[in-house]
Amino acid sequence: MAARMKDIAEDLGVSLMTVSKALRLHSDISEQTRERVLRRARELDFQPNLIARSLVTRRTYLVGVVIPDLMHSFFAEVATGLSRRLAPHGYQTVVANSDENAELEGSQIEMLLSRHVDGLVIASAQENWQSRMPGPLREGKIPYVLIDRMPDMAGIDYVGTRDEEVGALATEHLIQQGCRRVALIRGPGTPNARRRLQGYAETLAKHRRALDLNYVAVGGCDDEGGYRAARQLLGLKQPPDGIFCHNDPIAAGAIKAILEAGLRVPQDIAIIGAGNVRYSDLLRVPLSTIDQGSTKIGETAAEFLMESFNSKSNLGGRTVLLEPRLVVRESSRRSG
Amino acid sequence: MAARMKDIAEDLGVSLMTVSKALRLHSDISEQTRERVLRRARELDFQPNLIARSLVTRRTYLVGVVIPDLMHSFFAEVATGLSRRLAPHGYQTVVANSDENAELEGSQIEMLLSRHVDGLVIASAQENWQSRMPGPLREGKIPYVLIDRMPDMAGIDYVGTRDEEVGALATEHLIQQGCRRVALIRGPGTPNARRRLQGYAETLAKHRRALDLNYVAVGGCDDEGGYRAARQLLGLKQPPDGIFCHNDPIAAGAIKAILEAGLRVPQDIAIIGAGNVRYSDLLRVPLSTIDQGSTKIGETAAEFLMESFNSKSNLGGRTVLLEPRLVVRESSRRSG
DNA sequence: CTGAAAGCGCTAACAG
DNA sequence: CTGTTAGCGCTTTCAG
Repeated sequence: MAARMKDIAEDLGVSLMTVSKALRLHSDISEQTRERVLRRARELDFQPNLIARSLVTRRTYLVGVVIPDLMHSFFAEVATGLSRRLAPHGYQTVVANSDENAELEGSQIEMLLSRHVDGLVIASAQENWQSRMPGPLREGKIPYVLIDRMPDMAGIDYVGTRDEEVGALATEHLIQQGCRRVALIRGPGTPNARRRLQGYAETLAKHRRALDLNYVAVGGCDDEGGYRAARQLLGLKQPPDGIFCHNDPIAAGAIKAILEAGLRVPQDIAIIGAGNVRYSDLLRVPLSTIDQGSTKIGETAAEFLMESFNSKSNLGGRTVLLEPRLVVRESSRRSG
Repeated sequence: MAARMKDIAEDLGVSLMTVSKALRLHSDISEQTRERVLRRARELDFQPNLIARSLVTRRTYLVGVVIPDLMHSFFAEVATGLSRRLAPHGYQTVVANSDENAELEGSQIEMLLSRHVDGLVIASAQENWQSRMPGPLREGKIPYVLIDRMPDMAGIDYVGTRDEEVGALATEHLIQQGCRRVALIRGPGTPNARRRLQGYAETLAKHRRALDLNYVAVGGCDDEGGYRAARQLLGLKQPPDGIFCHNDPIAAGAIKAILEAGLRVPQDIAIIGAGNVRYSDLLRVPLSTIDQGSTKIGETAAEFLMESFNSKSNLGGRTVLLEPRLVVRESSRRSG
């Protein structure tokens, strides 16, 4: 069996407490004793049992991360940002996949709570977070941060993107590029998808253009959906000459459909996505996109959590909305 | 505070043990008592404290996953396969990013061991696993499976791809497509990169072609590296007319360099990658690739671990080498 | 079928 | 500076 503090204590003829303190570099231990303890610990390749420690300190140095799909690079980037900020402080992350399934999400969260993680980061698959929220979270027993999917209630920590602005930036850009009929391939029914739609609509209005629902197609979450939605738009008597896609995978699928139809991107139809996914630059046509700072979202969530850990009072209700940034590549560049 | 078993016991006027057994559905509890306990537990929204349980059962239902880069979709896919297989059995995964850094990898593993995870899955960034392997792993105290990067020693569980075959399939394909000068952009210094090189070399030999080291460039791990390596190859007096790239990101970077140089893919230079990453089909030029069954790798590793958990004896030394599969897309299709 | 005793490995609080 | 006492919340073992 692995060495315990007790073993070190017996070997050295000191008490268990002395060992415990020496190992944690408490000040009230003589230089000499500390040395002896540390040396013996090294010899035995001693590692403290974090489970036992957690049981008494009530800190696990574990953060639960609940996301719908690790394979969607947006979430992989968030998770990376998160653990990059957390790791230097000794935290590790338990990553749970909810598969976009509200029920599974719930049970994963319960298990994480059973494990007494110090905090949670959740991209919820719930349609309305309010009703399904597990008790301990509702009661503010444990700090948690929602990301990406914005909660429909106040008082909750949230990190995401200014989604109206995402829609507005993209739409404005397409109009500036001379597009006459700007379409939208919208994502799932989540609140933040709705907000992008809103930014799209407002920008059209600003330019005194009518919002034509024929130009709003539903695209699901991935390239498959984007492909189908684009084909649908291409079937209109007056197909669009610019499309804002809810995310980059959707945009990639749309481009595929357009090229297959014998049209050119951006000359016939300009395309812009959102997310600035890692390989957007290498796609069929280098993809213009709206950068959401996905890594930054993870980093910010990490900071929120660590602030909560170090503050006894409940800081709930902090919100950071990252400012989206237009990234112009070939798929939408018509001028110059 | 959250409810404890003790609370339930007191409320019901039974002993703590009765509660413990009832909750775990032990058979030696009367139907009636069990009902009472379960009901009260539900009322109090009781969740067992897994930390306390772990301390005594010595099982955490936690699996450590150590990978170099979550943002590389190959690893995201492995992680997904892993947790998909593990979750139904009540396991969760602690994911640690090693950032391709051997030292960080080591400390993350130590921490996972301190947490007493039940097992580990590691894509090691160590040049030679043998020497740096943490003690408890060396002594077989805890089950672990290496993935992707093959260990240079026997007796270790490993799940990966038949890497010689990856190299051979790709090279053979390029030759079949009529390439005269087949180059290789190799990955990092890991054993499996070496093995792909070997498959490449053997296939050249089989066709009585000389192995010209000018045609072997070093590409790092990502698209940046692929871009640079390709530019280097393009600088040769006799540039290659076919390139096998160690992975898809590298291939994507190489394609970028080639197109920028005013050459065509595949007409001037045919390209094939490896990994069959999710969006390979949507790249600049749809990318031919060698599928490594990344999700399957995760699933298999999960099964290895669970077998180990359920068997007292050490099963070490199991190896699964998945058979790679050629996926031909446009980037290498010259005939027909 | 039920419960009392003992302890997992560690730390907080306080006494010497 | 060092050690003693008393748990953390649960399970294992064994006696009633």
